Amino acid sequence: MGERSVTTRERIIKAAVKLFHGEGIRAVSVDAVAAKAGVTKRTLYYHFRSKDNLIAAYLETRDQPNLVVFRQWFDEAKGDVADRVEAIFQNLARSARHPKWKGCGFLRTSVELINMPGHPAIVAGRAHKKRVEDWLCGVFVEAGIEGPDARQLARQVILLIDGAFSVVLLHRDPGYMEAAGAAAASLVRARLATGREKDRPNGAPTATGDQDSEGDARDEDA
Amino acid sequence: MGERSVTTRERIIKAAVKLFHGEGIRAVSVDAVAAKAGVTKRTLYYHFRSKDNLIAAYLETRDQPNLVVFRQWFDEAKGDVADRVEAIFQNLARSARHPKWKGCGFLRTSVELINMPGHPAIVAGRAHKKRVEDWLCGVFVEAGIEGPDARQLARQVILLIDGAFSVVLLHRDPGYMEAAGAAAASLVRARLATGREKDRPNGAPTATGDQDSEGDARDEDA
DNA sequence: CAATGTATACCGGCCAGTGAATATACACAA
DNA sequence: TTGTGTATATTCACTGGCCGGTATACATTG
Repeated sequence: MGERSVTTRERIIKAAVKLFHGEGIRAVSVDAVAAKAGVTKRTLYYHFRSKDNLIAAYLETRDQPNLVVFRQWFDEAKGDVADRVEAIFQNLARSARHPKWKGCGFLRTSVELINMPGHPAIVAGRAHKKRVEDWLCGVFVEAGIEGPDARQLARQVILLIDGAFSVVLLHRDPGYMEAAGAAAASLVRARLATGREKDRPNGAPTATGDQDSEGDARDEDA
Repeated sequence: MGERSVTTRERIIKAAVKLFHGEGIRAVSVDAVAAKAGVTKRTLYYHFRSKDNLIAAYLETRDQPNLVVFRQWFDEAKGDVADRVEAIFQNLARSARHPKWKGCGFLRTSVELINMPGHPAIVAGRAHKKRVEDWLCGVFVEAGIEGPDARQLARQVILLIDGAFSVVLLHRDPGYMEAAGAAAASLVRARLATGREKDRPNGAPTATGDQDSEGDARDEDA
């Protein structure tokens, strides 16, 4: 594995991210990715066994950054857990206002590959969503919510996030993102309230919150 | 327009519904639809100007039935508005347990045609979702919730429904559908409670509820 | 030289859409 | 009743193009 090969491989992945995320997996040909990467198709096939392989690489690239952005948005927000969760939606709404915003690549890929349940890209999508859910679950547990309730709540917030991705993509109206945020905050507060009856009067310890925003989660695009 | 032509046209649409919904729009060729309909491709192009046209026809076919099923599930459920809304999710969960369940055709089509915002199929999808939202909004207004609050609540329930469609399709776990139902019920109850302070003690008049279930909303498939 | 990486050129197959001709059905005249 | 015209409905055969993937050869570098 020479140094130069890594560069070429990364250039191909970068092109794949832009095109696959921007136009969809089935709408983009391998030739198009190769062209955008400034590489012959044969070179692309030297670095990736198949198009499916390249698709998986594209999503694996997005996993970590997406999760980091979520954490960042949560950490830098002010207020209690409910406020911080709602802040995620507000940031998502800001991203969605960019005309090139294309929703969630994991969700969209799972739709495009609906009849290939074992496809590595689907597996990657499931893992990513689970990772976000687990992080949220941990956040809620730290806020004093019982394990099973925290899990259920995390799932409900995930449902609202992914619902917002889908609905905003359809209607192109970020207002839905804010409605989802309000719903999430309401659910978190309700859960916090039921727990508070046997716990101390204040639900969550206030976290830090200093990092700068920007990152936008709108996945590449020129 | 002879009688026979209507039959052929309907046969083509029926085949299109099965294939497009079952495998996705881009994954299914016009030849495949024609073959499934027992018709030459040229005949198909006699009845539909283009594939895009056929896609639109497929979704227009699904609009009314889907809405009717939702209403039915709501009407035949017992309990208050929150219970009835939750019943929608329970029925959806039952549908999602069928192995051939493929989520929401409108949502999936909007993903597959992401860069064609004016496409008739996208327009049909928006209209359908709005219709469901408007119906829910009316339901909430009848239950005594103020106009703007009812609208917001309807949007939040839609977000949970569409989120559940997406997430269950990804994870293949109908448990998310039930979590979404619980979230929806919780949101409805919270809204009912805030209104009840100035209204009468009981939020919703109990509706009828007599028709038989079954219908499954899992869109065709052999 | 041998391993790695890149390029040209090509393949079989599928895909959306079409041209030209034909079959069917009904309207109306002889 | 038969014949003819016209609109509808359907078929076969085809095209130009793109698509995923490959055979082969050439370059660069240790």
